[in-house]
Amino acid sequence: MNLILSSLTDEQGKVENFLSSRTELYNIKPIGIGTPYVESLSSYISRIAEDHNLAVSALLSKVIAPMLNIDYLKDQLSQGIIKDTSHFINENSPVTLEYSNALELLTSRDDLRSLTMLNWQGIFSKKLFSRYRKWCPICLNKIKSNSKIIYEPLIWYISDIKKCEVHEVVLHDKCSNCKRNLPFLHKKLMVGYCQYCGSWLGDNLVFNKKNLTEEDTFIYQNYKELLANSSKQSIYPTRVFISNFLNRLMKKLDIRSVAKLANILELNPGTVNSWVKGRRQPSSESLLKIARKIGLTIYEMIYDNNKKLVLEIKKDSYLQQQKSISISEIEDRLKKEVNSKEPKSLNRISKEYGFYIDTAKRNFPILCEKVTENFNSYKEQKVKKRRIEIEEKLKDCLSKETPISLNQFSKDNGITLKTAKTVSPNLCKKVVKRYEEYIHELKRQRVQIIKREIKEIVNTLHQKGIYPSSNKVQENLENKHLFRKEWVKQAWKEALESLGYN
DNA sequence: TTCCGCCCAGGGGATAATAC
DNA sequence: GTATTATCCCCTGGGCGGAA
Repeated sequence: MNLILSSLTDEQGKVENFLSSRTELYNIKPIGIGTPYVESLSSYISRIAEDHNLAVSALLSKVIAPMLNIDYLKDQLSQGIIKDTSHFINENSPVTLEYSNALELLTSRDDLRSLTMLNWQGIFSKKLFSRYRKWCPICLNKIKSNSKIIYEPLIWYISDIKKCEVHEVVLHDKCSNCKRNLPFLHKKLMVGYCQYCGSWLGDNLVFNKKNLTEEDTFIYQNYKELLANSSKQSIYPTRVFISNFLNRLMKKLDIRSVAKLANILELNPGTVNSWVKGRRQPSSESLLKIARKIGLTIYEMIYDNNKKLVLEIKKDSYLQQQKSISISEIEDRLKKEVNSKEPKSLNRISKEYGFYIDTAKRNFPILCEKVTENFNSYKEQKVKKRRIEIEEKLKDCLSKETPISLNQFSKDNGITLKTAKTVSPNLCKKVVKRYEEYIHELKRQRVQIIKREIKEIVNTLHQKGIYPSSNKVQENLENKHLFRKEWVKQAWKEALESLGYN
């Protein structure tokens, strides 16, 4: 008996052990791991939801949210608030880490961070990704026609990637049907489709074809290498990488000063210095510039220490010019620049002609002062001109028939909100106020239409001999959820009262 | 859900001060 | 004479709370 009991207990233990080791979600394999066209985490989430017959909203709020550790994220997601953090999902932020950790636990996979840029967080500062989904319609159609699993690769979402490498068309970022930008996460997210109107994203057959330039190809090469190798390394670069790399580079090339390095890289000395000392991180754009200049890719900069550098140092570079200019030549240059229609700063002139500011100031103090004075006044005029330009655009916006928000003005004209507000706070306030009034008016008109509609429905039902109950009226309304609003209930009551109902 | 206002962080460039 | 660094300014973009 004891033996039977013990064997039963053992069996039960095995079952419990089996049950406890099961994962909540199927272990679905991400597409393209180890290749440049690896799937994005948001695309994976969409596919996971579909395979489990779950809405993305339910997957996020009921399954993923409880696994998160960041409180505000957990709270927001449980309440169904997705948009606030959705643009971080595929990049290299703490939010990305939270999502990938949660999904790794839920699926029992250990490779989901490769669907994001988490492994390369040491070399990239922020702003690596676009804010919305981007896609190549031709690629999507090809995947669909070949009956392959539809997915959206991570590489499409990188800001520096503007075109499709295969079809050389500009990547789309707006649904061709509803004209909306599509955030990475949404309660109705579905790869290949618009989350708002449900349109197939390969439908737009108007393509903006632009051949890939040499620079585009280089950018592609860099990101493709990083994405393909994202899951293959055991060590990844940290925040000190760029500082260490530049110091190694200086040693290798026997460059003794940061200024010389900056000159070779054709970058600002102060900026390069801040990277060398580890005070700042270069942007992805600057990183690509450095890589291009020294003839390596970013991946080679990190992992291939012995690769030969192909440096193209311009023969007419600033340092080589410096030794040749005489005092009289400095005077000539300064005199020429004093009368220039486009004044330059003394700093720029000294760099262009290859002399030191101190030398010029010591020998020609009055000329130098005049140069600086001209430059400052030129700068002021330029700022003034820009101000007038922005003010004109704001006035133009105010004169248009349909008011737009200040945000829309900023997007349409490529002027940041801050700049617009600094230049003309009053005009900006007018734009905001006008738009507010416009929205109020639209709302007022909408309310009138709905009230009229309710009255008509009540009358029609009454004439047919049917009691116009709230349910009956709701059935006939276009928007079935309107009765949640107090003023709609009131309008219905008034309509009833006018017909003699109590 | 969208927009707005405010605050903050960080990158990049120009320049003056300082160090060697 | 030359190189480095501190500081300022400009710009962009994210975070957050509030209002509609």
